[in-house]
Order: sequence, then C-alpha cells, then structure tokens
Amino acid sequence: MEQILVIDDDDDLRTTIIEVLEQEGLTAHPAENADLALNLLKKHPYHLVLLDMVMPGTDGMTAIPLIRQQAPRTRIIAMTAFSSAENAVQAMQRGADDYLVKPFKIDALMLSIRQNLQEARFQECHKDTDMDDVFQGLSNVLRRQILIFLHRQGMTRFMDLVRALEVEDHTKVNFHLKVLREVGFIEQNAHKQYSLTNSGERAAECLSFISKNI
Amino acid sequence: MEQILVIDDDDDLRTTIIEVLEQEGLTAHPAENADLALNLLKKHPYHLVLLDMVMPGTDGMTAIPLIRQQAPRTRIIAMTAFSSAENAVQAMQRGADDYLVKPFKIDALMLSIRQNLQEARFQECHKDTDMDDVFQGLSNVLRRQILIFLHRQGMTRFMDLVRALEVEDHTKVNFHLKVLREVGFIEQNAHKQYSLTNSGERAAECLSFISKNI
DNA sequence: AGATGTTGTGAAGAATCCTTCACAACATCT
DNA sequence: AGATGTTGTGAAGGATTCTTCACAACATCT
Repeated sequence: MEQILVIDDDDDLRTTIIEVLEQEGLTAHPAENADLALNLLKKHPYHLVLLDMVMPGTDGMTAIPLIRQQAPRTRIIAMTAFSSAENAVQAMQRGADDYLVKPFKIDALMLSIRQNLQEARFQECHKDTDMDDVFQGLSNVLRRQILIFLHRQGMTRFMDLVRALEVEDHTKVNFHLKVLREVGFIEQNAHKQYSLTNSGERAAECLSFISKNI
Repeated sequence: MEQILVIDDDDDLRTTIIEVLEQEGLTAHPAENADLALNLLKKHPYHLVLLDMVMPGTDGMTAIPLIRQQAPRTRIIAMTAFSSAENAVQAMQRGADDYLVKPFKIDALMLSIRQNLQEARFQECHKDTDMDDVFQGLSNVLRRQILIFLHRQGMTRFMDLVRALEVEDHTKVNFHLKVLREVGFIEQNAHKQYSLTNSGERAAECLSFISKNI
C-alpha cells in the first residue's frame, strides 16, 4: 500500500485531501507542520509527501532539502497558493518533484500523485541491481574511469573512449565495457555509441559522492 | 575559459547577450536554433547553455532533454517571455538548472550564470585521490558487512564479530579484518576490540548513501 | 596443571578477475 | 576492390583475491 504524508497547517484542507486519497485506495497520514513531518519521516518510510509551502514555523521551502536528506527516495509535491515562476524554480532546485498551484482540481492532484508514484516505482524496480552488482561495477579503476568519462561526456563511440582513456589495448576496454553492460550501468544506442543508463548515472554520482567525502 | 552557448532565434538579443558575456570575460558562441546548437554541442563541450523556450523548429522545451543527453554535465538556463509556474516546473523536470523570465536584468542573468558555473566547477573536482584504497576496502561483501556492523555496534571483540556475522571459519574474518586495517578503515584498542577509524566511519556512511541511492 | 576459548599467522590451493593475443565481421574511404 | 579503421569475440595464461587448513601464543577458568 502506498504511504503518503500530507503536510499542511490548514486543518480543513488536510483532512479533505486525506479523505480523497483514502477513497482512492491510498494510505495517507496528516502532519500539521514541517517538524512533525520530519519526525514521522524519521520513523516511517513514505512513498510521497504533499507539502504546503506556506506554514507557520519551518516553511515548506526550507523543509524540502530536509525531507530530501531524511528520505532521498520519497517523492515531494509542493503546493502553494502564492505561485510565481521564481518560486516554482526554487522549489524544484531544492529537490521538489512537482509543484501545484492552489486552488487545484482534485483531478490535477491525483494525476500528479499517480505519475510520481509510478515514476518512483519505475526507479525502484530499476533499482533491483544489488549492492554487490554496484561494487562489482565500481571495483576496478578502469571501469570507474569509464563511468566518470561517460558521466561528463555523454554518448561516446568505442574508439573515442579508448583514446580518451589512453589505453593501448582496445580489447581491454572492451572487456570492462562488457562488465559494465552486464551490471546494467551502460548501454549502446543504434549507432553503437555508449552511454550511462540511469542506474549508471546514479553509480557515477555515488562515485563523486565518495570522492568528495573520503 | 568558460564556454557558453547562447541559443535564441532573436538576432538582436542573441548578439547583445554574447557581447555582455564576452565583456565579463566569458567565451560565448551563438546558435540561432536548437538543431544547430545540438550540432555544436556534439563537436565541442560547453560549460553552460542559455536556451530560449520559444523558437521556430525544435522548441526549447523539447530541446532540454536532447541537450541533457548530449551533454549531461552542461548547465542549462531556460529563458522565456511567456512564463507560468507550470511552464517553469516542466522545464525543470526535463532537466533545466534554472529558469529566467524575460525581460530580465543583465544582473539577474549574470548572477544565475555565475552560480551555475560555480556549482558545476564544484562538482567537477573529482580528484582521484586514492579512491583505489576505498574500493579495495569496499569491494567485498564480508568487508562491507563488517563495516556496517561496526558502524552500528561500535567497539566489538573478534569472536563476537565472527558470531554476529555467522561465519563458520574465524580465520576468514581475520583475513578481511587485516585488509580493512591495512586500508585504514578499522583499528584495535588496547583490549583488542575492533572499531572504525574516522575514515572507516566515512566509508560506512558512503555505503549507506549508496544503498539509499541505488 | 589441564581444559577451553580467544586471537592470530602463514602457506597452499581454489576461485575469480584481468590482460593479452589471435582473429573476424563490418563500415568507410580512396 | 583494396586499404584502413572500428567494434567485437573467445581462449589462454597471469595476477590477484579469497578460502581453507594446520598450528601457535595467550588468557581464563576449574
């Protein structure tokens, strides 16, 4: 069952939204401010949060990165009555996945929720690569260089990659490309160009996270 | 020198922006439509593109993911005269890094450019400090289990660790402890209890980061 | 002292990972 | 067509990593 957290200080609206969500067969919990919400998120995993931007105490804009930090995989839909393009951009830059302008139709809300839950589920099933595969992919210097190069460069053809990495024996690169393909980090398009899959992108981001943090 | 690509069908605006950027000491190239821009991006790496949303031919909104795919690390600043929150959200969801509403002050443009270039540069510093040791330490299931256990548990004696991990042969654990010690992730105190060093703590945090994000 | 449990070493072999080599299919250019 | 460059396979062997085994120093308990 999909778990949803509704963060809004307006009692009526919060209750209404929760009733609608439960009618739609989703499980929804209320939180009347951001701090309570963060506590709930600490204890329990949610698939998605609906977050009001304007609240007493910690406001929504501030809360976004805190929620992101606490629950990196949880979808965040920002809601606001005072909308502007600048505000929307800021919310997205801080990590919101969508941004709804009040008053919205229930249909619009449900559409956004359904889409975000589905994308999350898609990424989830793409995540079935286990930690072991990840480390299998990352456990070799050349493979890490390939990942980083493709992360920076995007689509690249085989020999260009070989030359960029300054490897004399191209079959060596081939061997490691095969490993990366088997692990699901890279793929080839119709023109035989290599690029990262999204799980490969995430792996490359992990690499940069590690190199930053070690 | 920072390379910038200005994509706009309005000749006057394009020229003006390029002049300003060059006065600021940046290198800027023009492209009057999205297809020309994609060709330029294929040939040459840019740090940042300024992208008009409304153009004949491939429009800006369509171009964003294409640019993203061709040049994943290039910053994209979307520009539009017809702004709405919905439009801004869509641009960000497709991969824009910022979204400016025309007419904008030159100062606002330069601020966004400077910020984006700086963040990009920050992410760039990928210095391959001995990542090899790190991965040496993390490249084995049992070693990862040991790290995670010590991260949760703190100081632990040898046989307690062996039993907690349910390994039948204690010398196996010993072997991996030795590796972890050589890499500098763990240490022993006077009572022969094992615990994480601070670099070991950081490694364990990387592990949990990875398991959250993959 | 003797029995039991803890902590550790070193070496041999197994398993895995990586490199190298020989070669081949295919595209592109002259 | 022939030459050149690109992309790829498979097998052999070398290198590294992991497991297992035999054993030993030391503490603790009875």
